[in-house]
Amino acid sequence: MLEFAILGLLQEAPMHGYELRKELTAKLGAIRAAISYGSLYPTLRRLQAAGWITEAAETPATAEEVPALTSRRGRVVYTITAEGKERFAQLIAQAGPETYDDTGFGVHFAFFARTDQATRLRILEGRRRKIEERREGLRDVLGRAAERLDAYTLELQRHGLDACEREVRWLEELIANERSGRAPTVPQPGTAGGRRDNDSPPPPGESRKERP
Amino acid sequence: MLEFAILGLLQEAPMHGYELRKELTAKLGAIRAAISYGSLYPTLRRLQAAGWITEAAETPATAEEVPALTSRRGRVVYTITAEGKERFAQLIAQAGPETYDDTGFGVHFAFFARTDQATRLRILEGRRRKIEERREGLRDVLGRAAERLDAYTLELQRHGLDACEREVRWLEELIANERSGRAPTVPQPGTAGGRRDNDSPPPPGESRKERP
DNA sequence: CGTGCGATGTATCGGACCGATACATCGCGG
DNA sequence: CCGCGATGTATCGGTCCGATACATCGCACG
Repeated sequence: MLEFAILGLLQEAPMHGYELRKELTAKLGAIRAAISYGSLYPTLRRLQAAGWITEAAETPATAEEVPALTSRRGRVVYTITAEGKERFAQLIAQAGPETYDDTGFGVHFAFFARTDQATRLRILEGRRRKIEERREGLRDVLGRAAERLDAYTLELQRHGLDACEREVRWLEELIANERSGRAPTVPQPGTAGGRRDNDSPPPPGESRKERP
Repeated sequence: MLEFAILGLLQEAPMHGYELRKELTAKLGAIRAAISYGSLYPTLRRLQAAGWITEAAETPATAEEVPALTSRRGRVVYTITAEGKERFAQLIAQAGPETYDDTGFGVHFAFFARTDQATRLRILEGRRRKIEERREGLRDVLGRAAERLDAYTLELQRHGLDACEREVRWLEELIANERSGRAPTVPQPGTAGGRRDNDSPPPPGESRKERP
């Protein structure tokens, strides 16, 4: 999962570890708390060993002046390679059942702008099925086994069930939207129409400007 | 976390691994998918080594008859010890910040029937604070950094933000309920009053009948 | 003027947990 | 009688987390 996210992020721009973590946290804030360095650095090492990324000690801009002295432990900037981009594409194409658990789905969804429409649809539907199954499981427990459970546990299940139903509805809207052609944004029930037109449709491929 | 859950469950009745996993899955279904045996068995081993539980090969009821022959790989039944119960109580009392992340909170909540009211309140409030922080983070990203993110990522954040707001409200109700004395159940907006009286108030201590 | 503290930055280690896999028994329907 | 799905115990490799360590930089406060 981390591998996927890193490969995805580095396609926007080369970065060093700290920055990578911050971007990751911003992009996946809805999904998971914050990536630990205890995962990040080993993974970077792994990716580099595999040839998906390259590591380069930072050159001080116009270089040469201020040579050593305090030997400046420079930041290490990581850049994705051509093989890395290939790998990322391959990871998207595979998109198996692991992709449908909470974290896996979230991470993949966060990179939907780099995912083709057919795969987006496949992932959304896989996720929906998975959540529907969880929902059924919860309904069963709340129905059949209710008297075996204490009130707190039941309340927990109810809350979980509610979240499932809500997510299924969300996914339905996203799927409908996806099928109808464009725009990821779910129409907000409160806002009538709202201005929308020249903004959203991001047909696959590259998404954001590179260097400011 | 697993340690806590096992200790909690075994207080209801002795069980063998398979059963334990099923009960765990039922009780925590709203929180996490299903405990892996790859975690369960090593943890059981650990708990036994620490003396929190004891392990006993199943005795075939009236014993003795049908001695060996096919040597029957018996089920291993685990029973909690006095030290184990102490340990569980201690884990509840500690209830630190780790208790407020998604999984940690869920597991603790599932055993609220065995938790004293003061601790319940403390955990609920800690959780609320944590979710509020996450919510603020998401609002920030959706406000300040919105133009840097693609439409899918934004939609993900919106959905996450929504879930946060919803959970905060849920927690508010639980906290209010808790303060007002009794009954974990959040009053359902649809159902007026509903019958409720002699059923809910589970003042701490033991909760369910033991052997049917 | 220094000094301490919070942000930036890289890195490791032990431990928790997962997913795949292996293997054995039991009861039931075809 | 044979297979197959449920029951049941167990291990192995790998991912990821939390705590910890350490170094540099800029700035606010005494």
